[in-house]
Amino acid sequence: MKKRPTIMDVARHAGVSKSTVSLVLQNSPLVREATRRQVEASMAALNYVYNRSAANLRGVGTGLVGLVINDLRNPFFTEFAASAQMAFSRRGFATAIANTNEDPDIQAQTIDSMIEHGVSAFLISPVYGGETSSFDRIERAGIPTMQVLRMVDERTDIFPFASHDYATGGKLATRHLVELGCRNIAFVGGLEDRPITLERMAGYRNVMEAEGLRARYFPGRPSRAFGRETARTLNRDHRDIEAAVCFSDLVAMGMLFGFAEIGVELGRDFRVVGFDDIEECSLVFPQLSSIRCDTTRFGEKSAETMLRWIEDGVHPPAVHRYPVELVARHSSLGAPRRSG
Amino acid sequence: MKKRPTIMDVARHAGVSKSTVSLVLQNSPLVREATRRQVEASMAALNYVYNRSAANLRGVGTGLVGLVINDLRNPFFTEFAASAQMAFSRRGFATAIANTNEDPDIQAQTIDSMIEHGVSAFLISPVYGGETSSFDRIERAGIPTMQVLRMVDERTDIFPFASHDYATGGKLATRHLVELGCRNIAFVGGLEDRPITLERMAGYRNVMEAEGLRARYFPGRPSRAFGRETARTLNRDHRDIEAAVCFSDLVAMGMLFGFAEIGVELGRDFRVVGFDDIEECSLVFPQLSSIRCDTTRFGEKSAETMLRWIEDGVHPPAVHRYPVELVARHSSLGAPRRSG
DNA sequence: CTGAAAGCGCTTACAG
DNA sequence: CTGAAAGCGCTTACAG
Repeated sequence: MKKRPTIMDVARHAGVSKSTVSLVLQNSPLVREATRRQVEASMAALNYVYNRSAANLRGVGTGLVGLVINDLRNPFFTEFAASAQMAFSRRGFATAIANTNEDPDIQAQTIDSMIEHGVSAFLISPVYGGETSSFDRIERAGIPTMQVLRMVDERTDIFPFASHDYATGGKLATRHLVELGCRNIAFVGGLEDRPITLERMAGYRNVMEAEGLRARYFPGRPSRAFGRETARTLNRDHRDIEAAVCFSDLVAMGMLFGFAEIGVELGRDFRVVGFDDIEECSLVFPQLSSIRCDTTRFGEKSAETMLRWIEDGVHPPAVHRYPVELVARHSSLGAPRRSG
Repeated sequence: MKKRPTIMDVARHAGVSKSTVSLVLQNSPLVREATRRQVEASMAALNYVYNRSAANLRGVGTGLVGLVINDLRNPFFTEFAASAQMAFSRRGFATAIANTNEDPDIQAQTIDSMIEHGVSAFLISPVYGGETSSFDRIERAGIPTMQVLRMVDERTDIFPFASHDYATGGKLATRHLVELGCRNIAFVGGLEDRPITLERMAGYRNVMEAEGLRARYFPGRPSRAFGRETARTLNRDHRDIEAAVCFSDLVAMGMLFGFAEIGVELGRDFRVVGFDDIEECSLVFPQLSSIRCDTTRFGEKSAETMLRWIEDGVHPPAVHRYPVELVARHSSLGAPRRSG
């Protein structure tokens, strides 16, 4: 394998100095159009590949943003990552997505590695439970960084935080069930004491309290498996409960199938509202009511906010919450009668 | 923001030469233990951050592998990417995941960018329909690269291909349905003439032909929406069809819910076998029979194969197919009676 | 084990 | 517009 050509090779081939080649690379207006074309032809002829490491060494930004995600297997986060990346890509920024798999050590390792690789910015949906030493290192490296969806470092002046307005979401879901006549409403799923759980549950608690109703919380992992298990538990031990606000759609999906297995039909025998409104909600039967957190838009907006920060120096607000809305479907309203 | 410290700063602080610091960085055995500890203490004290761009410029590998994925929103590919990344991470390799979103232009841009960033290797699940010029550029850059799950460049001697044994999967699914007494079996989903569709359908066609049965193909996008639509079509226009082998679990899920909406119960009124065996299969009702392609294992094995290539020079076989198996569940066998 | 020196491929003033 | 020169932070022989 022969060495990759350098700007010197291109310069020789094009009959110009290497400064000129560099200028062409920077899209500088100083270069005459004919010269530029000549240089570009030479680059093509020699299969020239720009060496970013060299440029980087001279202090040029890498144009690489690190997207650090706590659980890429969860469709909610996948959607966030995918839409943020598309937005960056449209603006010519490359994105490196990394999954930390809820492991603080992997997150620390990932962040360190990205710092070494010289990322220009970070967008992080962090894991809970790690120390914030990674954030300290980011701060010292002076890399613009936003926390999204989860806040683990309190210094939002340095690491601005953006998320959805989960408290309002919990309120909308609960009020909806109350308006449908439910009195015994549970909140199902979400690990105890996690900020997200507290936020999503806050709206639920407020409405229940205001209505003089008893709040009942079934904590658990935000998984399909837990939802399924809880459907059985409720059916066996808590027959009085008639509806549930779920921590997430995954939990609600689990309940949907858990109930289906024992012949309980959602929307008729039990009402459920999920949270996140992932695509699947309108593709299951019965269709799942949910709190829409427009994650596609959230991903795009987060990327744009980040770009304004690193390109135009516009520092994002310390905390920003995107609005949510209730999407009522069959799992709470009741399904249309079957036609088959 | 003051400049980041360099090895010179560390050397001064530790009272050694910069060569020594570099040696410590390389974990060289040439450095005395006491010296090493001294240097490490200085690095900690100064918040030294290794500059990979500088090292890279000197010809050291980046230890970065590019994972280029055609559709990260599809749980099947997400699982592949996540498990491959974990495997690389365990061996100290950083991974940059990128989603090309089935867009040839984005794929080309992504690959070029990763080449510039100096990735040490590529693992690519490519998009269909782009030219292979990106692969040409990879070849010229001399970067070890594997195609996984989809083969778009025929030069498997240069770009080894690994996937699952889909043909056998199609065979197992079809034979299973035949053994359950089905005669009119359709193949649902998969875009026409795509290699994957052809492979998955090949086993189906073989069995149907051997049994003297008529093969019937309903092509379409591998999505839940298409599955749901097809359930309706079959119920309306093809009452004689009694079972389906689906191109993917997403299609099968769509059929499951489409049928549920019109009161057709899977496993009783109609039998379905999906493909991929994503986690959801055992969490829906009725549980979905599927062809298990152990994607977690596939991701890990692919990463390991790649590592053996770049670290030990072991070139992977041109084509490798991992075995699949049938997992029979309620959607083909019939559900147990409801207990509720 | 350690120090001095060259060089990786690029960018950036600075003269012309 | 273009050329010559310095330097980014590291690694790598090469002497000591």
